[in-house]
Amino acid sequence: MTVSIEKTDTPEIYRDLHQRLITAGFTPGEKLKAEELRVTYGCSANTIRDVLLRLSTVGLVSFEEQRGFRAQETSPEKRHDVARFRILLEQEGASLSIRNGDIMWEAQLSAAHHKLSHIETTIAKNGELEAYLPLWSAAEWEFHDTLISACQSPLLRGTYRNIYDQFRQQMVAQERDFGSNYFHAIITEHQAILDAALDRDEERCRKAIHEHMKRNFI
Amino acid sequence: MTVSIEKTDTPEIYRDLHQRLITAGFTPGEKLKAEELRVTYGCSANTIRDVLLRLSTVGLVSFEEQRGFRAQETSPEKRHDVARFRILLEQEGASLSIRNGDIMWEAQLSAAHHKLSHIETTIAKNGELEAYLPLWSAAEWEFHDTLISACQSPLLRGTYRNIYDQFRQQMVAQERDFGSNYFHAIITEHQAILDAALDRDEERCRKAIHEHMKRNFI
DNA sequence: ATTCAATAAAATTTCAAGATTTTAAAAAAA
DNA sequence: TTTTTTTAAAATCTTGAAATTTTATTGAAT
Repeated sequence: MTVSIEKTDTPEIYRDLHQRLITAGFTPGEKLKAEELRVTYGCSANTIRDVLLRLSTVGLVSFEEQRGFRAQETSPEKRHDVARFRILLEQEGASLSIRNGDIMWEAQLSAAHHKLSHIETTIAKNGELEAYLPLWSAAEWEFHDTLISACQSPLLRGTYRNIYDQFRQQMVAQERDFGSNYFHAIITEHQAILDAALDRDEERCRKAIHEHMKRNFI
Repeated sequence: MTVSIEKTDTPEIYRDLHQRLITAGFTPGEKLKAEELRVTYGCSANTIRDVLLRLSTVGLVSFEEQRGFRAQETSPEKRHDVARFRILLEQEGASLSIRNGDIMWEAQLSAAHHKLSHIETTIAKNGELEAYLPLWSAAEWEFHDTLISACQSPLLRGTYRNIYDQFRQQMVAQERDFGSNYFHAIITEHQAILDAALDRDEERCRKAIHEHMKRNFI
């Protein structure tokens, strides 16, 4: 399923490959051949190499010297690791935000949740997942990122971004339910996180975050 | 101070630049010109680009599209951030290791500490820092890495590795004491971490880790 | 039949030069 | 003098091809 694309430059190639990697656009462990991708994107092999090197630094692509690049492998162990680490970072980020966040943070979090909740309710009702998936993806990210946005640690926030993407990559690979049951469940979970955060209750927020992610432990 | 080096291949160039970056081999924020380094290492500009891209993914080099590479900038804020994040990761890794580690872990940690302690005592006595620095660097890393090695989370351990390196980079840039006072202090601190870990006392270990790093908050 | 070695094919990595973009310097205008 | 525009220099990025390494295939030997 190699779709040919017209003259894209490096940042676009990066974005496109990034997107494909976190939406099951490649089979986990699939070899990413520079020559093949070169044709797809209409650029030189070196440009592809450039992009793949960057994607390997954020963990979406695995790289071995002289053996090229592969879409990151998935495994129960990896999913477990990614889920646990994401919980750790999000709990810590949320705690710090609860301590440091001002009214603006509350407002932004509220707004992000409102958007997310609206989309999730629509999906839960109508079930047209396909159509809403890109919208939902963006909104889900925005909510979680806003939650930790007042932590005052660029490193924590940046690391969380990488782990969140790896989480997505691992989880979409192992397709599960994703029916309307799933969306009903996460609506409640997101609400619990929001409530605890706005109540400035660190412990409850940590628990809510754990609840939200525990289905990914297997 | 550009020293010409004979025909080094990529992994070696990576190691060498990595080493220089975490030992104040470049002024923070200094431009890393591909052409200059190309001459130094006797390779093509593309090989240098390759290496710098990888170093930027681990945070030692900053990279801006079309504007090239720079040795990571330093600032009190960055140091603070890196120190806090390192504490978080090491505390969490140590806690998990205390819970999961077996006898082998205890033995390895003991051994790592023994080596480190021997080197630090020597430096505290003789004061010949220069001669022992590479030895001490390796031993310090081995101790801290072993401490978290039983955490059973490759992601946590890998992230810690990056942050530890960034910590080094930030701290050596801001040269402080490093006299025999300093080494007397950290001997005690490392001992406290070891004791708490072997006693399987998570809380005490967390405190000891915090104590060890708090001088870097400013 | 299975293992090992030799060969061929494919893929990755390196190279050097050309194209593009950014940065610095000089000249012109306000 | 300060700001803006123009020009020149420098650096980055891309390209296509050569060199190296890995992987797959074939044939020989145990």
